[in-house]
This record gives sequence, structure tokens and C-alpha cells, in this order.
Amino acid sequence: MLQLGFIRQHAELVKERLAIKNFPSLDLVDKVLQFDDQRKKLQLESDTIQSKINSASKEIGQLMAKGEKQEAENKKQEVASLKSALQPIAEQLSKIENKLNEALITLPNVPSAVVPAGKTPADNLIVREGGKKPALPEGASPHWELAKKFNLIDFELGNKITGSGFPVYVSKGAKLQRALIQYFLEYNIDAGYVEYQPPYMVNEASAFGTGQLPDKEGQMYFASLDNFYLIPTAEVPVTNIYRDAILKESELPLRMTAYTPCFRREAGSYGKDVRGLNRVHQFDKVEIVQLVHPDKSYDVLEEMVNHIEKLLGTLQLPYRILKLCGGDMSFASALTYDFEVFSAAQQKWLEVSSVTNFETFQTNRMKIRFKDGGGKTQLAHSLNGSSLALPRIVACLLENHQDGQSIRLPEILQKYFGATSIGV
RNA sequence: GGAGAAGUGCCAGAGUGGUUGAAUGGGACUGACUCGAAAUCAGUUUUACGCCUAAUCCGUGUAACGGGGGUUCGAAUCCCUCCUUCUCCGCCA
Repeated sequence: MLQLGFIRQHAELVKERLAIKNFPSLDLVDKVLQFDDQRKKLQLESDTIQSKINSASKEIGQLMAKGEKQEAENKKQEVASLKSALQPIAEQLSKIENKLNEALITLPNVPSAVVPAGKTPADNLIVREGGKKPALPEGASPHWELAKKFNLIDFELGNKITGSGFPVYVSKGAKLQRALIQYFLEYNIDAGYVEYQPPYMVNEASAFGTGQLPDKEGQMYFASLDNFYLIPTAEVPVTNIYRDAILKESELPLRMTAYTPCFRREAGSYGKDVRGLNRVHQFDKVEIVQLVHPDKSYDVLEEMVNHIEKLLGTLQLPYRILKLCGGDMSFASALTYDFEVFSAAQQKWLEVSSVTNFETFQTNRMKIRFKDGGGKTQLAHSLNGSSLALPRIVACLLENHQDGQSIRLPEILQKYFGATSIGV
């Protein structure tokens, strides 16, 4: 969530920027400030009375010790009237605090100054493209047909075991998954990221911390008996590792990577967008997360973009990098780059990674701070990115590298997979 | 799942109703000593939100001893509840 102090100092800027995100309730910004004013006033009243109560109570203790019972009783009366004066104020205060908090968590993050205006994915800016689109052989197939032909993925079986959107990877299909995960993790570790295996379910506080709650409640699977959410991304458990921490400045940047399955309800999706691996309810992903000094976060964002671009390059897939427009960014994001790879048989771009700077939006919720050189405590910036989400990478590997007889694997994958290609 | 014990500051560990935001030890930081270091001595060392203020300095108020609620003039200390950890039993990859 946004920092109150920032809203107070830059109310107009916040409104302008939120307009770029097409946030409809700009008046909420003014409301936040009003609520905060009321809160301060009430707190002052409440603290003043409480202070009197505290000192009176102390006196009662001293009077009792001296055996001055009557005096003590008089003081008690005094405290009783102070308390009845305090009660309505305390109630108002807690009411206004709730309203303030509710308004604050409803405000999305302000987009950074470079975020382009726009409403839909069509308004995203193409930053650059790389790789080249393959010339597919005669009779080239989409990945779901290839997956069947080479016995790599059984979609029907997943329907039986669980439901649609839960593919079963078989044999070389399963091995390809494992090879990709292994490669992505090693690649990240080589770049200085620390590997984690986090829980795949999180509690409410964690889901709130990264911004999934209350915004995306319906997108997560929920284990109601225990109040746990199945993670939609490793970002949630991994970023929460440092929730409530005050770090030393020298500990920054913290770089973390994790492989996890990801669970997404994807309510409302249907049709050809969800065909095959295009959109599934459970998928594998390797994630990178960083906690950094506020001055460095935009440099780090570029560094992460380059890191992922290089990774995509080694997979020999045609890709493009998009700078998301205000309307297509997520609630918590300040600036997001999306990576898409070209699915040659489907002739469409598929998103495989999203790299985001959240600035202090998440860390303010999670209270991830550090002590700066002057001994002052301030919020760190958080960033994350996929490196990479597997299903669409697999889809594109299959489609783009098919030659009629087999699927050629990019060189880098061969040692992890143990073969140069996937044949019948 | 059953029975019991416990959760205090960066760490260890006192404190069982009233000057305890918290003894003591360790760690860390600052200063002195030293050519420098170690040792020693002195000091500092939580966070959030208010008020005051040019100030994120200083001063000052409130809150926080696992989370939430309660009893009381007053709670780290008593009660309830949830969470977590430990021990024993059961079950189990």
C-alpha cells in the first residue's frame, strides 16, 4: 500500500498517476487524507486522556502503599469518569482507523513516470524484439497435437484425476519439465540468487503482504479448513520471507529464486485462449525476487529484464519485451515489463514472464525495512520476475522447434535433458 | 490425534499485579587508551503512531513482553481463546 506521508505530500501527483492506471475512485485519495486528519485529532484526545488515567493510576498505587484508602478511592472515581470520557473517543478512533486502513489498501500502487497511458494490452509498448520466427515445415502442428504425438502431456488424464487445466506430464514430457526447472534454477543461482523451496500454501498475512489479498481473492485456491491459500506464484512465500524484518543496509540487495508449482483459478477464462498449455490451473514456474535499496530499484529492474532476456535467448525462441500500459498493469505494480514468446503454430504471442518493480507498495504492507547510513529506518523496494513460467515455454519449444520427425532441443537444454531432441 | 510444558528486546535470560520499555550477561555501535589491533574503561543500542518543531535533530505523549479478547484504578505478570515451539504417547512418507 502507498505510504501515508507520500500521499500527504503528493496528493495531486498520486491522483494524476492513478488516473493513468484508470483507477476510477480518485476521490479516495482525498478521503484518505481526511480520515487521517480525523485520526490524528482523535488520537491526540485519546492519548491525552489516557495519559491522565495512567498518572492517576500510578498515584492510586502510591496512596495505597501509604495506606491512604480514602484518597485512593477518590482517585478511582476520578479515573472512572476519565474512562467514561475516553470510551466514545476510543470507539470513534478505532472506527476511523478502520476506514483509513480500508481506503489505503484499496488504493493501487502509483505507476512510475515512464508508464504509458492506455487501457488494454493493445496499448502496451513494444520495447524490443529478439530471436527470429521459424519457418515451420509443411503440416506443422500446435503444441497440444505435438504433445499427444510424442506422448509428452496427457490432458485427458488430468481431467479425470482433477479437472480441466491440470495437465499430466508423461515420460519425456515430465523429463523436459524437470530439465527446464533445473536449468532455470542453475542459471539464477549462477547470477547470485539464493535458492529457496518455500511452502506452496500461505496464510492470509502472506497473501496480503504481496498484494494478492484483498484484490485477487477469487484467483486463488483456498483451503478453507485451515485458512490457507495455494500460492499463485512463488513471489508470495518468497517475498514474505523477510516480512517484519529490519535489515542492515549492507544486506541489500537480497536476491532469491525458487521453483514452485503455481495454482490459479483463472475464473472466467474459456475458449481457444485456454487450449492446451496456453492457460492452466496448475503450472510450474521458477521465480526471482529481489529486495533492494530504493535508490537502486530501477537499475535492478533493468538488470532483471536483461537477465531474463538472456535466458530466453539461450532457448532460441522469438520473443518481445513489452512495457505495460497503465490499464494493463497489476494493482501492486509501479512498472512492469512483460516477456512474450511467439508460438509459431498458433501464430500468437504468449506471456512467459512479467518483471515488476513494486517500489514500497509490498514492503509497506510487509514492513520490510532497512537501516540506512544515517541510522534511519526506511522501506526497501521489492521486485520480482518469472524466470520462467514453464507451460508456454514448452508450448513454444514444441511448436517452434518441430521438424516433422522430432522436436530439436536448444543446445543449452540438451545436457539437462540428456538428449538432443525428442522423437517418437 | 491425546497428555503436559513453554512463548519476554539482535541473542541468551530475569521478572508472577503498581516508578519494568523491561534486571543481568553476550553481541553490535560510539568514544578513550594504542603506531594499529586485542584487552580494558566509559557510553549508546526496539518499533509504531501522535504532539511540539524549519527538521526524518531535541523534547514530550500513547501503544507494544507470540496474536486477539477479558478482569482491574493499574497486567509482561491473573482469566479466555487462537497460533507456534518443546517433551511423552499414538499415527505416518
